[in-house]
Amino acid sequence: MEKKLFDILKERGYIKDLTHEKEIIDLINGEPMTFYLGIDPTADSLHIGHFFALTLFRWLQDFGHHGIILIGGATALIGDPTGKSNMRKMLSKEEVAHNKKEVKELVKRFVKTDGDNPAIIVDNADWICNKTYVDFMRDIGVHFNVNTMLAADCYKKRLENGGLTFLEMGYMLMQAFDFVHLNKEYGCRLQIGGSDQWGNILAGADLSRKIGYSEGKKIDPLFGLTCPLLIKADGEKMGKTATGTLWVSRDKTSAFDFYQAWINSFDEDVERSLSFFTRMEISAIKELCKKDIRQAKKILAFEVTKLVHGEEEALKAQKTAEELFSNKGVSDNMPSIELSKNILNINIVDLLVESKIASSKSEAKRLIDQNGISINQEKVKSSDQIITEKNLSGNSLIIQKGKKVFLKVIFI
RNA sequence: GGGGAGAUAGCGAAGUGGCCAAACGCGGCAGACUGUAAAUCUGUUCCUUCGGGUUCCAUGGUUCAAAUCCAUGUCUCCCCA
Repeated sequence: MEKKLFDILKERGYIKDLTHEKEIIDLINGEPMTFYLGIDPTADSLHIGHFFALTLFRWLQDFGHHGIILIGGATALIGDPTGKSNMRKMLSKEEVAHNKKEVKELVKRFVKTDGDNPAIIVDNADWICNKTYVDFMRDIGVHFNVNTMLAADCYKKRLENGGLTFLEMGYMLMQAFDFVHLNKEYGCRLQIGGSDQWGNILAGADLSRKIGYSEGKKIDPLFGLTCPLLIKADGEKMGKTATGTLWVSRDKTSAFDFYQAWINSFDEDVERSLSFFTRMEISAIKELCKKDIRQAKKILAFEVTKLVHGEEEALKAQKTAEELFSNKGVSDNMPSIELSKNILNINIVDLLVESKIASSKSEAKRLIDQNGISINQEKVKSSDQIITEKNLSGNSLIIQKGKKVFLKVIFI
């Protein structure tokens, strides 16, 4: 007999908290229902946390449930204070509009938006922005008790760190209203999200119940489900590469960097990552990790890169990585930069700065002093070295910084 | 509105006239060891034409000399209303 969806999700570690355990299990295992996931377009790309939530979305979708992706065009203008120690910078309307577009495109890559059972993409600006302040306060605000809100765990950090503006307090009301709205319009019963969204999700479920009560109607309760936050074995949030944030976007993080980030996972994290980001059987994952952790990392890196950047790019990244690390430190597809031929006869220190390997000359010298720089596999011994045509093979040379950063400099 | 405390490097935090480019911890980077992992140990962490230059919220001032003293401003926190 086939496994029930809920058991699969549970087994793979997707479930952190549930508002109503029994009902949700029945809902998820039962007939197709409608659920939603909210994403605030606060940046013009998705980070790994969004990506993770989207994989859960996809599971539900693949089992026949109808998904709604809510792009928080309105909520992004406010900013979610949850878990933040400081108020974040307010985004301009133009920024949000731009981000919305980008995020929408990305989302389409990971969830089905056409064919059978396509996901619907909506924007909460459509129903929040045209509501007047007084109406919003009278309809929604009346149901929120500030005392309760302040006691909530998700605001604690902010309160300890000096307080919360009225603007941000409104955030929770808006998200709660979203849930109620989607319930009314689409019959949406379940909201999914990261565990940091627990408070906001609960607020939505509560709001629905309170509105129903005040209108004297009996309303089916709304449910919430959260997945755990992606935390690495050292307790840090997942999502860093050698060069910055691990963005799930082709132009912001290259396929190679993306692949490398997964290869460099902690051993302890590989099993969980595989269960989240691939569809391998749990038993197979366990066995693989036990038997050959490095092979497991390779599979992980390849599969996830394939998902985000496509198979071709993933293959390239894998090949590049193997060539770079396993033997020669050279590869056709390695990260590269083009510089003018005219700068040849350049001092090594300047070259490092020009190629952005080092951010200042001081840093470049430091790296050389510490034996951290190689040119074409040879350690650079002196910061006086001059790079001339003789150092090139063809029209390029390869700089290595530390163990993991490779850059091919092409002179044109 | 009244009273109090404070603003120092990516972060936390010392320093209250010269010995301060600024202790210490975290984080980052590099080296050794490894498996492109972790742990551990070592070095390093403003810029530089290597002469020096520019820093301790901002602007002025005092002084031979200011992160440190004074004035004004900006911001933050705490207590009271």
